[in-house]
Amino acid sequence: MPRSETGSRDVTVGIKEVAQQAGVSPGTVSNVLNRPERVAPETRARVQRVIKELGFVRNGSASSLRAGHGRIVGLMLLDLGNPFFAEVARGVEDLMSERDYGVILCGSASQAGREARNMRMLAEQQVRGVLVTPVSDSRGTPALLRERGIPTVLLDHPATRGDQCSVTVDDVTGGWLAVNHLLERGARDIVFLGGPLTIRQNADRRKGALRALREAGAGTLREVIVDEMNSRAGHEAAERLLAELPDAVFCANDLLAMGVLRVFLQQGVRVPGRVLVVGYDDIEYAVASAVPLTSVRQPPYKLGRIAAKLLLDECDNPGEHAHQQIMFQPELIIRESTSR
Amino acid sequence: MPRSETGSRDVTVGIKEVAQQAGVSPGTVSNVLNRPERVAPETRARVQRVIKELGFVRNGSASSLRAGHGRIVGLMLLDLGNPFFAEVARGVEDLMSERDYGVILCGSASQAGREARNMRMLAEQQVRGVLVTPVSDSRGTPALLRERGIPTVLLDHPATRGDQCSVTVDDVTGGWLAVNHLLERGARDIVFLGGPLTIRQNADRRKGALRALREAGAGTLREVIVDEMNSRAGHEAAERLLAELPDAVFCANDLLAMGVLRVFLQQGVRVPGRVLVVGYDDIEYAVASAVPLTSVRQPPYKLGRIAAKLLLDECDNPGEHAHQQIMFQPELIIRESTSR
DNA sequence: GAGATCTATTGACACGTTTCAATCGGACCG
DNA sequence: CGGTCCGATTGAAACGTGTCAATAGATCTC
Repeated sequence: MPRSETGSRDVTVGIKEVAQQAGVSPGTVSNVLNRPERVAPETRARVQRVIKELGFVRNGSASSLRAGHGRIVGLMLLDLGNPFFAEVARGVEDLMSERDYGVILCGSASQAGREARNMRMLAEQQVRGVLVTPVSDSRGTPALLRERGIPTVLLDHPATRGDQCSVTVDDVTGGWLAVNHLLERGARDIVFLGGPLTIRQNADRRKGALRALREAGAGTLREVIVDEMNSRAGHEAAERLLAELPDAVFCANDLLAMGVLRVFLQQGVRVPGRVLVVGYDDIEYAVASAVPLTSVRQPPYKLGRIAAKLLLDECDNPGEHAHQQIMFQPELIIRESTSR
Repeated sequence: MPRSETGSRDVTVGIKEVAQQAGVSPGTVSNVLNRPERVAPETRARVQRVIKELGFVRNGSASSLRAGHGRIVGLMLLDLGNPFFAEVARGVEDLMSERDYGVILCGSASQAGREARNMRMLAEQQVRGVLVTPVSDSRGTPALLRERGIPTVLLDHPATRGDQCSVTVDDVTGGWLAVNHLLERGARDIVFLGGPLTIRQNADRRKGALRALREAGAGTLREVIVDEMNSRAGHEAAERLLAELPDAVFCANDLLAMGVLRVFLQQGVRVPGRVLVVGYDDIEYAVASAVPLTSVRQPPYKLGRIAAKLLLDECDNPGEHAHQQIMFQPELIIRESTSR
């Protein structure tokens, strides 16, 4: 076993050892770590050198116990398996990493129970703030944290009142874009395939779809609601659709669409020849799928990154921080699955 | 604003308030939380009722300061954007959530610098243990944590010495399966497209490929090494390949393969007619791609879940825990991209 | 040159929990 | 009935850091 160059560095080296070695008081070491500008340059340099020599690592538990919060934020998403949310997570993680924050990642799997459990866990961890895509409503579990004074930013969910930040994409418009496009392509019997309408994203996309139909004064919307929003669910739903094929299917996300696509192609249902298919999210794989998928594009990485920025702004300037509700506009990416 | 049923519950309710309200000492409350079996059933029930009434949430910072560690583990992966690792993360997260642990997720983006920074952050957070897919070598940064007595399990990377657990998939065999299959299909001029060989997964898959060639006594391996392992990199590599098309391309992951596939199809290079393509990981989208992709399947969710289990076992029974090196065997999934 | 002002540093206390030796009360044994 | 043992509970110390009022030293002002 290699011996450390500093001799027998034992179990823990704390702020006190550093202070002693550098010939200053513990308070000064703490200042070097937290408010370096208040320490004379030479002292600062000396302390930092000792820190490096001794391999000192600050005890985050003690720090956040005393300070009331640490350099950790919580990130709670609906579904870690969905590339859309994976990209959101990447955006958050990148920014937090730059600012030297850690991220506790939780998946709620769209279940209120898991959401509540994880929120409680985050509260226990004294996280500095939380980014959350709520399962149903921002007045539910997320409110629990806000009561405790933990800043919260809603991700992909609008803030109903102006007392918190949110970053969203306009899902009503997204639904409208998709169905309007299908109508233009001549589809009339349209299926909306989505998850539970208690999840806002689904409800809004459906609302946009209905609006498009109303404005056009044509077409009908059949609704197929599934429990989960992965390709397996799309698979199963598509099998039920085979009995009575629609002109088009508008899927509330790309995973569903890819499941649908697969069944249709296997069963010899031509896409786009017989049925048009539109997805949502425009995940990286939509373009590469068997029939390149028309999809409503959202900017997930940017979503995560901006939400993270808002959260840290609220944490760092609690006084002057002005809550913002940011809404991006989605974009329809037209590919082969809806070509004439 | 709704008033709490317990009156004006202020900022923080600590273990002391609970103790007072329940007519016991703080020590007993702590025992209810940590060793309930040592507390008389009636006392326990009373304390738990008060905890619920007061909405008490344990302060994890104080807890882990005193106890030396908290209920958090670190998870460090190469690339959060890769569905393979996303599935690994899901496996870890699910198990940890069941055992009431939190997970701090970090991505190293295959950069040693980011790995080191994040490892330091995890050490600061006093994590209970760490699951890590090291960028290059387990003797690098991960060793830093082990010196501090933090249990570490290697994910998708074998433990060289028997002093820690690891969970891996046999990548040499995986490479062999892929290339052997290509040889059987008649390919001779084969390209290996992968990331830096300093990353073990790439090195092993290449080694397996070479072994297959040697055993067959036929065929040659051209190597194309790219910096990142996403579909963009595959895209760029494929464009360079157009100048001198091989018989087959063995890609070190599916993202690369999908990038390659896209360029080939756009440029009119028939797959599998002119070039065979094999991927690696068998991500969910491989089956749905334009030409369904032959790929080497790994069990990512199981990988994550088992690694998590091993880590907690080491944490909970530090004495009797026996380090294990678990290796799964990969499986070749044959699809259209290599059909005759 | 004496007081005022300012900067750099100090030192002790507090954060909320866990832990452990000490204590208490009751049951059991001879 | 006295002594012993055992389980349940207690109370205070300690974990390592951040904070802040106090201090020391240096510079400036009149």
